[in-house]
Amino acid sequence: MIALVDGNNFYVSCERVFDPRLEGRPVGVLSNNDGCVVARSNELKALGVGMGAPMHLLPPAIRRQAVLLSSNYALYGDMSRRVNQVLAEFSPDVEAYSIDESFVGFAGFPEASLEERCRELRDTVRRWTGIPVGVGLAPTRVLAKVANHLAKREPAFEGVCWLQAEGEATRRVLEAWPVTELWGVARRTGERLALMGIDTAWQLREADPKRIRRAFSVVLERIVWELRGRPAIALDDMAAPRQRILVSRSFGRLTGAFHDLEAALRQHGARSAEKLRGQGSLARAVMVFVRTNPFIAGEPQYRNSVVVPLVWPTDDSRDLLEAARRGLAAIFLTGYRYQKCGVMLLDLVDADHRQHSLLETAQDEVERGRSKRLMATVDRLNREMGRDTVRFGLPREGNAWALRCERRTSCYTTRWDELMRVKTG
DNA sequence: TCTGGGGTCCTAGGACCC
DNA sequence: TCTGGGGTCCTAGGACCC
Repeated sequence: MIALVDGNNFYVSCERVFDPRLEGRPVGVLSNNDGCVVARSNELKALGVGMGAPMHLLPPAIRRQAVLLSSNYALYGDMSRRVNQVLAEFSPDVEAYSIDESFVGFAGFPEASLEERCRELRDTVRRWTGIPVGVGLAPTRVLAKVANHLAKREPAFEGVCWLQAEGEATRRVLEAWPVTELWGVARRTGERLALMGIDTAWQLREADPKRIRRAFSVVLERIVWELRGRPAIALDDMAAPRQRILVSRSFGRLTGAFHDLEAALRQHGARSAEKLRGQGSLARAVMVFVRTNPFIAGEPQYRNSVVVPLVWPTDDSRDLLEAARRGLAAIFLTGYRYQKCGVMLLDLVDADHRQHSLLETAQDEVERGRSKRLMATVDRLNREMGRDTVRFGLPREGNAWALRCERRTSCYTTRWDELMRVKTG
């Protein structure tokens, strides 16, 4: 059996832990740049605000009534870590799937007491972290997802729902479950399934797996098996190093200036290099992309990207930034107002298994040792003294690309200075 | 004025090899 | 004159997730 533990309206719940005045009120958390609503309290959902609703399209009445906060990822990340620490008390097998969801494996635990154990887990998370969670228990991940939704939606379950693979109850649930609400089935696949007369989870479960595989893919076939109670989806090891590293941001306001994009890419490049070193990898190529805002009708549109190969695999910020700058120079055009740019590190290899080149000299070896020490120092300073203590190139005043986040709450759990600000302010 | 950011896996098709 | 059959590797793009 496997449980899916999922924080209710996670970002909102994190905010409420530190500001109880938000309890019972419509609360929303916004994406970067305060662009759209990415988390909603039940009260805000009840007002009809959808997931991803653009902030500037919200009716004025709702804006007056609701508390809308900028996102505070330092806080959510730390709360997420705490929740997972509690889960680890209940099973050695905890897989953090996303910032607000974890799978907890209960293989080998006696089934008779599992539901009780899950209730205790839920209460403990609430007591120790302040975060309310829902728990869905089932033989497979796809069914655990369904059970988790039920646990949250139906008050009768009191936050914990156990869904068996067989039985009349399961059949009734799946017959009423639109196929597009399953984990792994979205609109496109849903449209094609509808053409085959498959609209509900139950119909998909009863479909011939081989036929599904032929018509779609092995991915959908696995979902059929999972619906039948046979585990077919393994989770990627979350500890495994990433295969690509992407850092990108929308600008605070549009800009057509090369130096704005250059400065933004320097920041994104430095951040991506930090992530690269954090997982012990080297990159063999850097991809740079730029684009205008596709939502503005009548505005000339442009988007482009370029891959810049690196001569040797590297994790030195200076090499990566130089490659990013060359990439930008190759695709930048004047006459457009840009809205976003980003850097992706590609073709990553393990730093410990670096292939040595025949062309390398002793001097290269010395240079690499120097680079390694410098980067380690940069990372340590930024980690211990705060992000951007050391950076590459000077920031400009009033830069166009700086994020807007005017409604951010304090980093209560990770910064003493901001905790004090609450008490005195 | 204003619409997020960061990932994964799979498949098809081309290039190349014997 | 005859013009196979199988394999690998790589890349771009689609679909999906939170």
